[in-house]
Amino acid sequence: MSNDNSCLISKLSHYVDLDVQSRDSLARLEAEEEDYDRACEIYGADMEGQFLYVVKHGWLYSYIDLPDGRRQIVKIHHPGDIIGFQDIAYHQTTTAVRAAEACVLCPFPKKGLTTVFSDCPQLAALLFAVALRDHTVLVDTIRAIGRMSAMEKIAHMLLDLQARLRITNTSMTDTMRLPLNQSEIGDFVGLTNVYVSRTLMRMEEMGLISRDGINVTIKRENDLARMADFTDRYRKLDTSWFPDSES
Amino acid sequence: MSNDNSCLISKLSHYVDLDVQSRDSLARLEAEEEDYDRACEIYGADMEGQFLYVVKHGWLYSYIDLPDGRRQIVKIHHPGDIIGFQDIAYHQTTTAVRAAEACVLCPFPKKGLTTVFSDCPQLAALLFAVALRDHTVLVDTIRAIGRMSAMEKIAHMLLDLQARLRITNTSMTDTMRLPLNQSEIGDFVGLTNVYVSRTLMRMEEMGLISRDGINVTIKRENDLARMADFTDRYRKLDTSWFPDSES
DNA sequence: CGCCTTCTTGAATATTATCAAAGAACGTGG
DNA sequence: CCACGTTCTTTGATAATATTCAAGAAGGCG
Repeated sequence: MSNDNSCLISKLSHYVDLDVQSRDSLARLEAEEEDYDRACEIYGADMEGQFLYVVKHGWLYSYIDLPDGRRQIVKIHHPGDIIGFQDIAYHQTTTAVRAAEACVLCPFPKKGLTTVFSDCPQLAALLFAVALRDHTVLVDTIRAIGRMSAMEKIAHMLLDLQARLRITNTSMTDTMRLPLNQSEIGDFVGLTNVYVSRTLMRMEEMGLISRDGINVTIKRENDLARMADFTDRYRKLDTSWFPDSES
Repeated sequence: MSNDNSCLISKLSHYVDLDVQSRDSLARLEAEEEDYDRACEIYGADMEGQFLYVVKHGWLYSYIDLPDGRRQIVKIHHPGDIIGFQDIAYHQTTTAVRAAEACVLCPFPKKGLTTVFSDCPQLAALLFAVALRDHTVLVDTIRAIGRMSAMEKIAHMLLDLQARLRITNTSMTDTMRLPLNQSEIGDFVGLTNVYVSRTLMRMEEMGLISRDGINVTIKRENDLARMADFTDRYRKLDTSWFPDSES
């Protein structure tokens, strides 16, 4: 089983050197592959969720609808992410997941994690730490949505996405592909698509960013970081409390 | 060591019957006690956080400031909660914590968790599950803050607090003590203190709630739940994947 | 009783949403 | 490779929601 090209493994390896057993356990999760079209709903909310998914290609997002049609996007999933991990403490899914573009997923049963937890304490600790990291990221998002202006919210979102992509792609430039339309951006930061458009225009006029089709360039990262009071939560984790890994 | 009166143990026992070893491990975390005054800052953000705290009495909250003084309250802590748990994956604290009223805390060093993780797999799994539960609660909060009107946000907050208090206090009435001023409520749901006041008045006129000093009565819970599309995330967790606990 | 904090209320303002329509981009099939 | 339909983005005008500033009322505490 070759696991050299697994984004999941390379993403997790950013934090600790995984032992062979851990790498094998992870590779097993990526045994199956499935293709999904853009805008396809992978699963809905409040479903019996027996499956998790490793993202192989493409972006997706988790969201929750309100009864009247309003929608909140909660997390954007990139290659190497595990979708559904947050829901393992519940019998049913708490969010729905949709493909932001055509993508490839590796589904695996919820039970597949049991062996990880029992056989690979180091990996279990890492997955735990990543879950806590995602919690902190969510806290930063709450702060942005609850207390920031439209432009600050969008600045925060762009910097957050960039920081995440930098984990696996260390040679990243200041330009990234952003396969989300403005309604989706709005649903993520709590604005309407119209106001997202106006705000992006304004940011472009101010020279903070530039856009070219699906690509966004962050031109004045420091200024954006200052206005969003941004902290990179992805780069480093405290792994000192992990079991038996001195690496 | 008697652990009959520990709110931490009774709160966690709501989900699984803890074995003796787990109960002892938890009791050890509550060995020390410290008193704090109202409005006292327990710790700040970005501090070296070697200590966690079990709440023994009183309410507190975690928050983050923005550089210009705006503030977002992220979580309200009740007796039986563990403060600082979310930060163990980082070297520094990611939020600050303040006492909403006079309170009693049991501080213990971050390392105190290591023995829990290594000696009590069942308890480790439960703490993990509770962390995931809190993640889901945060997702619901994001949805409320990002996509709901002022009244819906406040409805959501009240129902969330009530659901949490019901875990330990099963005989709870529809009235609860709410030791938060309107600025704090506003900082929690993303509104100004002024608009919180207006909205609470309106909710009272509509007969949704009533207030008497520090106490709030939820008079039309079903209507509030419908407007906030509320789901109780506290009552039940999926514990089937826990190690060796058939209880 | 008096001080301090919190809550309420009013008026003016700012920000964002809504509605509507036109323009741009994009993919598909001929 | 072009025409067409569709989706996405931009722009304008108007409306709703929440904020800000300010001042007075209520309540708790020494």
